[in-house]
Amino acid sequence: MESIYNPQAIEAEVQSFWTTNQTFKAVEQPGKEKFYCLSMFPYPSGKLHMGHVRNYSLSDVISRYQRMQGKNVMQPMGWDSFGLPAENAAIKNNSAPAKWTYKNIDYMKNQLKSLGFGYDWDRELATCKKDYYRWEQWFFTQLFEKGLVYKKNATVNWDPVDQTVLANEQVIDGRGWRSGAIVERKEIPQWFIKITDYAEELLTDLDQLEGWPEQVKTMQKNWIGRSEGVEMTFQVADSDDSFDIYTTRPDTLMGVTYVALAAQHPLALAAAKNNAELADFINDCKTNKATEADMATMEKKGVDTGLKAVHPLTGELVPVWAANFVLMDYGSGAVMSVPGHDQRDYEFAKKYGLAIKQVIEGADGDDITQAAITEKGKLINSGEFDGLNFKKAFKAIAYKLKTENKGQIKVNYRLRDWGVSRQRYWGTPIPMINLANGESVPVPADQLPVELPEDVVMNGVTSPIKDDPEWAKTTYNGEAAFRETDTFDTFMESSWYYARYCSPSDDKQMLDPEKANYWLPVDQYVGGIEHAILHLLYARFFHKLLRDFGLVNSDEPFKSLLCQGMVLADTYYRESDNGAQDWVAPTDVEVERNEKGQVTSAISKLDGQPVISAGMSKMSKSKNNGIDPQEVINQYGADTVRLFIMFTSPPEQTLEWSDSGVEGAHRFIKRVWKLVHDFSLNHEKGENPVSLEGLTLNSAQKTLRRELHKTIHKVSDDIGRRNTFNTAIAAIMELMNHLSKASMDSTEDRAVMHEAIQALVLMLTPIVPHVCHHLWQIIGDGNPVENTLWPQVDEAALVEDEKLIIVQVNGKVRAKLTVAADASKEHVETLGLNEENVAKFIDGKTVRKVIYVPGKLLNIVAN
RNA sequence: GCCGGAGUGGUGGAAUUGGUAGACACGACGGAUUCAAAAUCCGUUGCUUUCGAGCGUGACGGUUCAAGUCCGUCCUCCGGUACCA
Repeated sequence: MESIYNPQAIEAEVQSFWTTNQTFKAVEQPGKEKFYCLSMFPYPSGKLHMGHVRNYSLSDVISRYQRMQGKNVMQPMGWDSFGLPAENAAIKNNSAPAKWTYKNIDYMKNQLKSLGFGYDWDRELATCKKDYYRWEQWFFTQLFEKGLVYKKNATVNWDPVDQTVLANEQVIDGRGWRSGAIVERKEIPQWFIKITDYAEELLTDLDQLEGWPEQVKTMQKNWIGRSEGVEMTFQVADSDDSFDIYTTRPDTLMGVTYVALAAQHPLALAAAKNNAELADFINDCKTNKATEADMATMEKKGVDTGLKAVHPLTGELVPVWAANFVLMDYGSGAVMSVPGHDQRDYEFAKKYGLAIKQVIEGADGDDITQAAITEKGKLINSGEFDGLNFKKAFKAIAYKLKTENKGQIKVNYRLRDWGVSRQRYWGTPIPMINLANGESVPVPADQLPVELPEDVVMNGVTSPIKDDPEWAKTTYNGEAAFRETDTFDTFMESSWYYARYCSPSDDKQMLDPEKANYWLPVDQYVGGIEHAILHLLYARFFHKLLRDFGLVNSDEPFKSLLCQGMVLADTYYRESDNGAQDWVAPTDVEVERNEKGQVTSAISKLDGQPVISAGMSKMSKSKNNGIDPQEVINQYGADTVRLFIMFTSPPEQTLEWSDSGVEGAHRFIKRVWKLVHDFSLNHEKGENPVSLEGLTLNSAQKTLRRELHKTIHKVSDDIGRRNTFNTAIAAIMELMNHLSKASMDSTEDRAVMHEAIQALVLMLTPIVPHVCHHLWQIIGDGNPVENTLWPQVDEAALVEDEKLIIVQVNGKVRAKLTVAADASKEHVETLGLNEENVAKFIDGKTVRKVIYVPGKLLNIVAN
C-alpha cells in the first residue's frame, strides 16, 4: 500500500473492477427484498453540471447503503433527450438536434462513469429513440380509444413576424426573442389528456405518500385545488344567450353588482361588432402575456360590453363587463363579481365606478368604504337569507338555485387538463391523423412508430416536419390524409421512464408487467425541488393510467422522494464601459481577508485588478460562475467531489461551492488513508488481532468502543432514515478524531482499533466508494467491500454508567453535574442546590419550583 | 399576485420530541517541523466585558419553568406558477 493517497490511480482501477465484475447489474430475484433507487434523468445539455453531480451522488450513496443492508438494488440511468435546447443548439451550430444530442449523451455518460456511480448501464434508455417513444405513441392511441384524450382550442404565444409559436421562455418583455416582434395570444387546436378525471384520486392518494416531503404534498394539493361551490347560469337580458359562472362564495350572491367575461368570450366578441371601444380592448388583450404570474400582477382593466345580465335570484339587471383578468380557457370564461367581499372585484369596482354592496356582516374595524370584507360571516341585505352563516347560506342559496333550475352544487378543481401539443420538431410526433372531413383518428398500431426524421436542417423558425410537404402525407382507409405535425410535451416522456427501466429493451410491449411489478414502485426518487409540481404530478397521473391499463399493479410510482437544493457559487463582476456587468469566473478570483477571516476584497488572478463580489447565486452560464465537475475530479478525484457535496449541506438545502471546502474534504480522505496505512503496517508490537474475543478492555478502550457504536448508530439513522448525510459524515469525522488520538500499543488497543477502522471504512463506503474499495482490500475480510454488509451496533457497548446533568437557575446554565445513570430526582436536586455557583444565584430568593428532566437537566425556578 | 421553502459565529452548517445554541468543517490567528516553503501535526477562535457576568439564532410581539424550535404580525431571499427541463 502506498503511504500517500493517489485518487487518480485507484479510481480508474476500481471503476474497471466494477465494470469487469458487473457489480451493479440488477436482476430480478424473487424473494429477496428489492430496492429501486431512481435519479431524475438528465437533459443531455452538453456536460454534467454540479446540480447533476449532487443529484446522482445522493442517489448513489442511498443505493450503496441499501445494498449494504442486503437488498437487491437497482439503480438505472438514462436521458431525457427531447426538448427545446437541442433545437436552439442545432440552429446555433448549424447542425441537427439529433447529432448534438447523441454527442452530448456520449460525453456525459463518460463523466457519470468517472464519478463512480453504481448504475446498471444495461438498462440505459434515451427518450428520443424510437424504441422508447413508440410505446408512448401506442399508449396515447389507447388513451384516445378510452376517451381520455380530446382536442380543443388553447392559447399559445404567437410571433406574428416569424409566424411561429413561442415557448414562455422565448418571450422576453412581451417580445419574441429572435424577431423582437410584440407577441400575441393565439388560439390553436391542441390535444389534451384528461388529468382532471383523476384529480380526486391524485389528491386523496397524497395521503399514501408517507415518504414524501410535506411541502411537496402541500404544493400538489394546492395545485389540484379542490373546491366546493355552486355553478349557475346568468341569462343575458333581452336575449336567448346565457353564460355559466362558478363560485365558491354563493353566500355573497346577493352582493353581485356586475359580471365579468373573458375578452375572448363569444358574447364579448359578438358585442364588440358594434362597439369600437370594446373591440379595441379585446384587441389589446391579445398582447397580454399568458403566464399565471403575469395575469395575477398586471393592471386589471375592463370595458362595459353594454349587455345586461339577469341576477338569477333577484331578477335585477347587472352590467356585463369584459375584463383582462378572466381567462377564456379557465372554467367557463366568466365570473360573478362581488366587490363588497372580494378585494380584486373591489378594486375593479372602485376604478370603474361600479356599485359596491355589503351583504356579509363585517367584524369590528371593517370598513366597506376602504376595502372588501373577505372573511365569512352572517348575511345581511340578502332578503330571505339574512342572518344565515356561511354554511347555511351556501346550502340555502344552492337549494333555491337548484329548485329554480338555475344552478347546482359542484366540486371544482384548479387543476386543468394536460395540454400535450407542442409546435416544435425535437419531440415525439403525436400519433394522430387528420382526415379531410376534419375528424382526427389515431395512427393504427401496425403503423407505429411514427418516426421523427433525425437528419434535418433547422431553419431557425419552423419545425422541419412542418416545413416538409411530404412528411405529413399519408392515407387512411384509402383516402388521402395528413399526419399531425405537432409533437408531445416532453413531460410525456419523463412521466413513464421510471417504469420502462424495468424492461428497457422489450420490443413487444410497453412494459413487462412481471418485471415492472417486481421493481415498482420506486423506493427512493431523488431530484430537484423545481419538479415538485409538474413532473411529479404528471408521473403520478401516468402511473394511474398504466395501472388502469393493467400494466402495473401499484397506485403510486414513487414511495419516497428526496428533493435536493440547488448548487450555488460565488459571483464576481466588473462594470464595463457601457455600464453592463462583465462576470468573472470565481476560479479566476483571489480573495483577501482581514484578521477575523472576513473577505475584504477580491482581485482577478488574470490581471491582478479588483473585481466586485456579488454574493452567491445558482451556477449558470449567464453569471459565469459554473464550476466544471470534470476539472475538480481531475484535480482531487471523484471521491473528494462526492464527499464535499454530501458534507457541505443537508440535501434539501442549497449548496454553496467552496474551493477550500473541497480541499478540506480531500484532507479528510488523506487522513483516513494514512490511519489505515499506519495501522495495517504497525506490526512492531505484534500482529493486529482481528477479534475482541477473550480480551478484557480498560476504561479508555471501553470509551472508544462506546464512541464507535454510538457513531454506527447515528450514521445508520442519519443515512437510513433521516437522509442527513452531512451529519452522518460529521459523526464519522468525530470518530476519526478519536481514533487518531487513540493508542495502538496493547493487543486490546489494536483489537478495538481494528474493529473501529473496519466500521469506519464500511460507513464511508457509500460516500467515497473508490478509496474504501481499496482500503477494504487491506483492512477487510478478503471479500470485496461491495459484497460486505453494513456494520452492526453492539448494544452492550453503548451502556453508560454516568450522565451529565445541566443545572439551570431560571433557565440559565449555572452548573454541570456528573451523576450515576440511575440517580433519583431528589439526589440530583440536592447536589444541584449545593453547587456553589447555583447557591450564589438563588441567594436571597425563594425556590418556587424545581423541574427535572431525567438524565438531562435540572431547572431551579427562584425569585 | 398566489402556492411552497429558507434566514443561526468571519463562512458552510449542527442542535432529531420545547431542555447546555454554535457539533463537524472551512477561514483566521499562534506554535511545532523545515535552511526555507509546501504538506503535516498541536493549540486558540460567537460578541461585549469592570473577568462577576451580560448579550446573542432576520425584525417586532406573545405562550412557557425553559423557545433557533410553538403562536401572531412583518421583512428579505430562493423555487414553482401549467410551452425551460
